[in-house]
Amino acid sequence: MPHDQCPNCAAPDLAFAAHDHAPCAADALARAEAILAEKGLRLTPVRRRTLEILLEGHRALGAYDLLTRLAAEGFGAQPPVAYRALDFLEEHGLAHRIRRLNAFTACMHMGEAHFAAFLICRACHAISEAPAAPARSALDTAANAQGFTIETATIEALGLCPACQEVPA
Amino acid sequence: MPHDQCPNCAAPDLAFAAHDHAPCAADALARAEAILAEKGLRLTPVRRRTLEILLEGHRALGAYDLLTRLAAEGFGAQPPVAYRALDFLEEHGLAHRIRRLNAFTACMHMGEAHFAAFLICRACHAISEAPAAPARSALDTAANAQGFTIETATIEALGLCPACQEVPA
DNA sequence: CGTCTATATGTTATATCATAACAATGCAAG
DNA sequence: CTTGCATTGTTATGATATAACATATAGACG
Repeated sequence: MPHDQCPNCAAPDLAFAAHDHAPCAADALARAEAILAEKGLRLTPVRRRTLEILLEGHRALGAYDLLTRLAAEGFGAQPPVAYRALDFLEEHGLAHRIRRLNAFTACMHMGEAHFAAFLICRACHAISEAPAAPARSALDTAANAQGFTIETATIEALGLCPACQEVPA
Repeated sequence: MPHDQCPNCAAPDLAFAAHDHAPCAADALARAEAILAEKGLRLTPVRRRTLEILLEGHRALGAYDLLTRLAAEGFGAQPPVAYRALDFLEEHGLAHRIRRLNAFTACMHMGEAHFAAFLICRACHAISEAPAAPARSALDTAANAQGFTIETATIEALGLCPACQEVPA
């Protein structure tokens, strides 16, 4: 299964595991550049910086938090600046919207065809992408039973990551 | 499987099928009354009216749309009036929040333990609840592989209902 | 029957998230 | 070099949601 390997870190999905994050982020950025180059699309300064900021951690960032960062660095200070960069990244598979949080997170499987499910830790707010193909096909089955055709699905789970389970409230 | 039967309509889940909706809504309301009575909770006028409005159709309604309706009928005209009623209904399993739409819909399986997935038709905006237990257990498996414990999951699919598939754009 | 208490309703005010519409800039093909 | 289109920026507004506090009412209980 392609999802056993994290393409960025050459290890299993490890948002929840301690890991050397610098190469994790750097590789994702390089991968993004390659993907966009191939499609003839431009990773402009705002877009690149947006992606870098999202890649700072395995968490989700709200559009206005991002905007604050961008504005502080000399980019435009109005909401569309942030939303446009985020929409662009999402549209090309470099970032995902986390609907539960009204926020965005960098994609950890750029360039792979994947149905992602998101695991959101309610304690430390870390987010991991989990392989959702099995869940998705179960969902397709349920939808077919009603004659419904799924075009896109949102699968998000809230709970506790391994580290936070060990530290009870 | 409990989900083969729609408890309200005594038929398979039929949000997408033509059906006599009056008893569908009336039964759901009666069921809600029973559930709340058993828990010693009150279906006050705003709450009851909110549920009735949600039950008018198999679709989702935004909090402000609901608020407009409530205000026109003499209830309070401020957002908390709508949000409180909706939160109450959701908390007790009588309604669901559809995150994709920032809106709410009446629960079609009140009182049953169920993991619901929502099928949202992007053309006619009808919403159906589908049995999500298989998808949920696939998701649990994926989460376990990362040591993550799921507490609540959101599963929503966007696509075309049977009727709208037959009428191409 | 009163009165106390918890629940519920209502209000004002504000926070948070998102997009429409238009102006200005800049890159890139011809 | 200029025309066209993508990109960035702005102003303005719309849409969703909650905090904090005031008032009212149902039910429990003496």
